[in-house]
Amino acid sequence: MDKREFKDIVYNEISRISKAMSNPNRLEIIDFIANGEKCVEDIALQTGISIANASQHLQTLKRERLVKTQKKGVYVCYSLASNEVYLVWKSLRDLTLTISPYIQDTINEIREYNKFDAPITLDKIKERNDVFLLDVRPKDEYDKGHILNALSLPIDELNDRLNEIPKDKLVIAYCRGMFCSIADEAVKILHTEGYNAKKIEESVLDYQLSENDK
Amino acid sequence: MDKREFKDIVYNEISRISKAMSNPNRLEIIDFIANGEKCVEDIALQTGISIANASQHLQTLKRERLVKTQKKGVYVCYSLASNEVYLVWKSLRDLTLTISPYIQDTINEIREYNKFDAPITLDKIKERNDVFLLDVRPKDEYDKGHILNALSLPIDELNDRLNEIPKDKLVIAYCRGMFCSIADEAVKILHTEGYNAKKIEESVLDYQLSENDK
DNA sequence: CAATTATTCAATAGAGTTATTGAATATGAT
DNA sequence: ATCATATTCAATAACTCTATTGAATAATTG
Repeated sequence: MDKREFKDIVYNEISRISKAMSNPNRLEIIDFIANGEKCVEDIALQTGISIANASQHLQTLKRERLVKTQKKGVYVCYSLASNEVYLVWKSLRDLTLTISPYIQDTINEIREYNKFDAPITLDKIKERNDVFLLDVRPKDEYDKGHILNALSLPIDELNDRLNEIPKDKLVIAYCRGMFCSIADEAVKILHTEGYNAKKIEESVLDYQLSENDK
Repeated sequence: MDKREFKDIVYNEISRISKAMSNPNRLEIIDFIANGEKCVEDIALQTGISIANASQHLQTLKRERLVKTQKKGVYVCYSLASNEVYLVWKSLRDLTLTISPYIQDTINEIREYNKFDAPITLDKIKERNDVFLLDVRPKDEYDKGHILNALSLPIDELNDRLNEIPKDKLVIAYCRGMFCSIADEAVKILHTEGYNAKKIEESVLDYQLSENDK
């Protein structure tokens, strides 16, 4: 095997992985199942595509070993094959946020339209002990992994369980990450109830991976 | 703009960047110009594709803002737009190395065939003071950035400048990274000349980015 | 200004990607 | 076993990507 053959194989193999990640639906699937394993129908519902189409995208991800499956009765549950998959997604996301004016404009537009506060970052609240962390995702996602000391309070139960939230603290809500709107909704509810509330944009995996670096 | 519209824009925008990086030739171009700006012809020669084809790939990268250009007389020099671009490439490369058996087999095969020693890592030689670091890339790439304390000794000049290398140290050669063979050739020459030599697989940007994290 | 060289543009054919449709398969419940 | 449900498979049409070709443009040299 000469140099050229070797390089052809190597760059081709890496591009296969990149191709598997270069479709908007598949990126959304990766971002979604990073919160815990999901069955095909859930994934189809979340991303707004047909089940057959979701299945097809999942096959593509599986063929390239980016996701793994676990059969649970009649359901097939898909989850990320490893944290490295999320790391690629994260670096891609962060790069796009810095180089695409269109994505920046879109995010600013939606923030202004909804009159959202600028989100706070996890780093800034770490040393403070006057904050109360809220995981507003569904309970099963919390169980698969959550930020240290966060309370699981799924958005659907928020109105009924407000008594669990201290009025004298800064309430910090988080959800599936920066493109998920659940924490925004939670903050909206909390504001109308008189709480001092903000969201962070980090997902659980963003948090766990930054903890790993230390 | 509703949630779905927002997500469609965001994931679509990120997939555009991913698409721009999901072609073997373009990945090789990114890996290559990470060592310093290069003109279209150099890039075509390095990757073994036609000039028109290289130009077309470079347009694609430029359209997505992954590379920047600088006109130098009749030449157009392309370089990476930012280190974040390299970070995506690096995470993609590292992921593929862990999940693709084919790429692992290919690398092992070429190592066995050439009877290469297992490469040493930069971390392991950092504290040692009995090593002598050699940058065997062309001089202009060394000038654009190199590993601290390395001597620039382009592979073409190696045979004529052996007197600059101390016989009593472990000689460590590096080149453009793990898919580049220049350091392998250098080690081969050094072995026949009686030196104790090894290569490291890190590129200059791998080194600089790992230094940044500290 | 004409010639030379580096790069880009435009058109195109062949290959690959994607959403849709409806059928096929597989699991668990009745 | 039969039925309902979850998932996958297969075929397809519309669309996109890529390498090639040769022409066009732009900067430099004689």
